[in-house]
Amino acid sequence: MKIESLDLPDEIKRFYENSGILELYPPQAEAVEKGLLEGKNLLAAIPTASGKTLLAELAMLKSILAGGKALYIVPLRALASEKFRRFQEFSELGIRVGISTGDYDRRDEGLGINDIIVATSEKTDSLLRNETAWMQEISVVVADEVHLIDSPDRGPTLEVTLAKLRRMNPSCQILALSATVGNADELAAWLDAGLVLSEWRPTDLMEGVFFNGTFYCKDKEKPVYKPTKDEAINLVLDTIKEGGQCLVFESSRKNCMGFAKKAASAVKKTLSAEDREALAGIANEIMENSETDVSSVLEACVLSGTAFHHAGLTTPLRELVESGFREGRIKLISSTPTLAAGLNLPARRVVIRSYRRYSSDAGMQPIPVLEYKQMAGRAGRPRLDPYGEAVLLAKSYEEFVFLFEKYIEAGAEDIWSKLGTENALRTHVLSTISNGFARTREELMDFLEATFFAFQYSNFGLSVVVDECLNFLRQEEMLEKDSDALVSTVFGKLVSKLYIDPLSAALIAKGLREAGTFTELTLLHLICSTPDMRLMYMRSQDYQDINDYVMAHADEFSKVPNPFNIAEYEWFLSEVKTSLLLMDWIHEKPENEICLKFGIGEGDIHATADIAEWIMHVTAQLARLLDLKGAKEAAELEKRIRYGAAPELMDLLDIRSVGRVRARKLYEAGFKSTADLARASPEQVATLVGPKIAEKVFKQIGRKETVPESSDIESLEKGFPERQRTISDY
DNA sequence: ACGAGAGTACTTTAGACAGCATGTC
DNA sequence: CTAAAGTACTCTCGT
Repeated sequence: MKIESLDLPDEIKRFYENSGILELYPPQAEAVEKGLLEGKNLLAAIPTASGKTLLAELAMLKSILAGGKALYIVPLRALASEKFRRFQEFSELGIRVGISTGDYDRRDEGLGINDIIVATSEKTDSLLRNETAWMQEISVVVADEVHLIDSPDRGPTLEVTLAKLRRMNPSCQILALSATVGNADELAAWLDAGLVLSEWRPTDLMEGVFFNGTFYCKDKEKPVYKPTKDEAINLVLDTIKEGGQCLVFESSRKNCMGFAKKAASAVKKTLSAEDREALAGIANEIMENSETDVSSVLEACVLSGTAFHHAGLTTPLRELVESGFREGRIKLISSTPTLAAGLNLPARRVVIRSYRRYSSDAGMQPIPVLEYKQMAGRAGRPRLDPYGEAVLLAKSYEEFVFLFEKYIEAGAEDIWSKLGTENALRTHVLSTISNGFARTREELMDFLEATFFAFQYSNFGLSVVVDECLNFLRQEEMLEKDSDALVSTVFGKLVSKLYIDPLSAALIAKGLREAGTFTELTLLHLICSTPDMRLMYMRSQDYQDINDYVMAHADEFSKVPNPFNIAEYEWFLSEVKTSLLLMDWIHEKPENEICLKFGIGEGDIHATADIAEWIMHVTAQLARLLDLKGAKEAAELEKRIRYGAAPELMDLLDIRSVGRVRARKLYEAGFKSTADLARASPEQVATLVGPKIAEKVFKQIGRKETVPESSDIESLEKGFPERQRTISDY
């Protein structure tokens, strides 16, 4: 099917023809035949890189030029910015694109002027909770990676959000994009969608198992070049020899770094002079971005043409690795599953060195077929590689047979809704009521009828859990107690709006109510005891230290559990360990020191601080609303966590381009406040932070604006009742 | 006396969304 | 129902 023959305005056809796209891929053509351009709902369950994005674009553009608005929902921030950048190319068609994620965001109402909005599923949920007006104008919703409905922690949000969008806007077209799953037909039926099911790929994929020096595929086998005694390294060298690049998946960070190091010397020998020069440039940038032990290891690897990639790396470092690979300079990336689900980063050959992954309740388990397919699907760069190869490694004949049967010949698992637990449902019950989507239990059940859970299990299964949620929310005073109707309290509305788990909010309120005096530690531990926080693992060497610390600071914790209750005490120690990480951070311990002490990467510090900052913000807001002690302390800690700095630097940190390090330098030199700086000589300041920064500093302290107090509570009290919509409005 | 190699005990184990208001070194 | 791989350390044996 030709682009020219599609029912689209000429300008769109010309846009694609100019970029060299003249003809649709077979699955794309099938989607068009099934009503993609006529506003029909569709589920496309097709492999990565077989043109899902184009499908979405055609549907969105068609609808927008007819006066509509498109929402593109993704699971990852990184994916949101990738799509955002791509869709910005439509600006020549006069189409405006916006992005909304937790970290990168424009004002929500202002977002509404855009024709396409890219958002994460949680952000979409949050926009719905805040009753963002433009959401009613949406005419197409694209749900990318919709198989994530199966995920226990994030799937429920996705399905509830889709159900709400459809309820609010029944005429809206849904285009769901999914990896191949066992029950795609069931998912399609839930969405009232046509199904496009295909295994077609633009580049051939040879999947197979490597055993005894030979790569066995379904219908062929080939021997592999054998210069070293490590089979995985041989597979890498074999690929490089044929002019390709290699992606190796590992199941732990340690192994992932280990393999990149191990392969380095052999890969280095294959590099051209030109490669070496480019790699030296990348290595340089790495060192400019980070000065930890891990980044030095990465630098050494990159100089040899290898790299590793995992969530312990900061975003800039990850991006350097990704772009070095895309440019063909880095020949091998050894990665944890970070790269499997995320960005589009294809390679000639993918080697899955470890198909098992640890889970705390069942030990090492084979990964699901769906995850294997995501990794294998990275093999083969369209237009650059003649074919792609996905290789599993077997150590014995039994394993060889097992791998072949499980991953190559069998299909992917079915996906199952995970909405049916109190933990998953609690927050969505509250937000549904708080928004006016449901005013009675009947309306609530009626709404939940539209979820994938109800579709799969019938919503009878939800009834008991819903009552548990309602009881909890009433008991915690997030819902009015003595009303048969479902009415959220001001507290409940704030909890819903701040996007925190109601259980976290209840724990925070209780902690603030019961605490006598607050130290930094009290508040940090309070937020770490919340289910929204992500905790550090305890290593065997940690027990002694953390335990001693608990003994020394026992009076600063709201409650220390009995050490004989092993499970509970163990959990408590993890909370304390995480609190101590945050303590070091807000006391300006250097990043590398924190990494070594806690056995984590720089990326983990920032991720932990990011969540902590959010929950501390929530704590301050809740304390203010409920008139509890600690509001001021929490607000100060929120800011300290944002910058990772001690309290005496707070004034200096209001200056832009002054962070924890520069502020400390200025402070130690005697400039303890903006007022001190106003009296300082420019030369003095320039020697401390450099002339450019000094200039910026002086520009600002002349006209320093104070930030107005946040207005969450006021807007709730004033603005909400009359703005509140009910289900009958839709 | 020293070192290679086998055997053993111990340790560790992926990823990542959200609020708010704008720029770290 | 319920793990495995890497590593650090120890022991043994041969030179």
